[in-house]
Amino acid sequence: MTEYETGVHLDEDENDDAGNDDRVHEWELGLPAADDLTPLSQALISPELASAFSITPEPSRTLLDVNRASKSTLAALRGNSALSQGFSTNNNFKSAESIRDSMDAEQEEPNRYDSRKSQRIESPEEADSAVRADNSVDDPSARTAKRPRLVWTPQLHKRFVEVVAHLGIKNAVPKTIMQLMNVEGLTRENVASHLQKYRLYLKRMQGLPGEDLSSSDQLFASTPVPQSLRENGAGTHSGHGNGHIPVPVPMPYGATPIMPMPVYGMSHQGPGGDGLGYHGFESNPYMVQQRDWSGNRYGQSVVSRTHPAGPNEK
DNA sequence: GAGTAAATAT
DNA sequence: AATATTTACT
Repeated sequence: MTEYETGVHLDEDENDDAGNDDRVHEWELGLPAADDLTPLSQALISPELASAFSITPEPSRTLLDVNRASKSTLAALRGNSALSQGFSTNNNFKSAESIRDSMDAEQEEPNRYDSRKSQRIESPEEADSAVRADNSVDDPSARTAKRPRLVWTPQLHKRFVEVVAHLGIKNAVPKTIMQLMNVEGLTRENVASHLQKYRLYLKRMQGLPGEDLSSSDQLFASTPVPQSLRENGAGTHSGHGNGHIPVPVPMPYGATPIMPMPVYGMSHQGPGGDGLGYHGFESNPYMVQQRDWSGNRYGQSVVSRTHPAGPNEK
């Protein structure tokens, strides 16, 4: 019958659909002029601002990067599972699902930590985009579908530790932790499992503090155990001294703006590859480069699935 | 349902 | 072997 819209036209090599040309053209008219766009070379925020908020600057992208990116995106959209994570460090391409904020991939040396004493008060920095193992494209309908394996990156773990430290070992229970971490896609089970391991680590650590860090958990070693966690037994975490931990605390009023960080990235695809690429992108091309600095509160992650029913939030 | 420990799974 | 998920139990 009639052709229906898929929402996205991948490209028009052979345009036998003459009727679509008009529409494409019409669509193009809606695009911003080149002059209206922020040049790639121009940073979105000033260096002062960046340093003030401990924002690690994005690596500068060249036009080449962009082309590569769009190429990969197109490939992904048409179901070519050819691409996967085997690339270099920076190609995190979000679909409409998590396009609002992009985190930077990091590839740093183990010793990147400041040698300064005192506690490092880090602002809400970017966390990571952990990569799961399967399903390059997840359809929103299948919420019950098994989630790919979560990988706890150092950043994610750090967030975890911060939250646990803030709560105190007493109140640090999976559900609360999950909520405070405010990580999109993170489930209570994920947290529970990790918490279990972490407790084991803590316990084992109190007995033999100075054990060789080689064989033991690299992950846990990456983030120092806050002192507030070392206390045994009960004990409300009495005052943090002056240590202000920049962790989203359930306080009603303004606090450190921390935004939810998505956990899932892209990945390879299973054998039964269905080339189901939906894109669902909106008309406003400007928003893609707009970071969500808005007052996102901690209550819920901004899951932008088709239906606002996130995995968490109860 | 939630928290935890133990058993599986990858 | 390590680490994440699932199951079992409270």
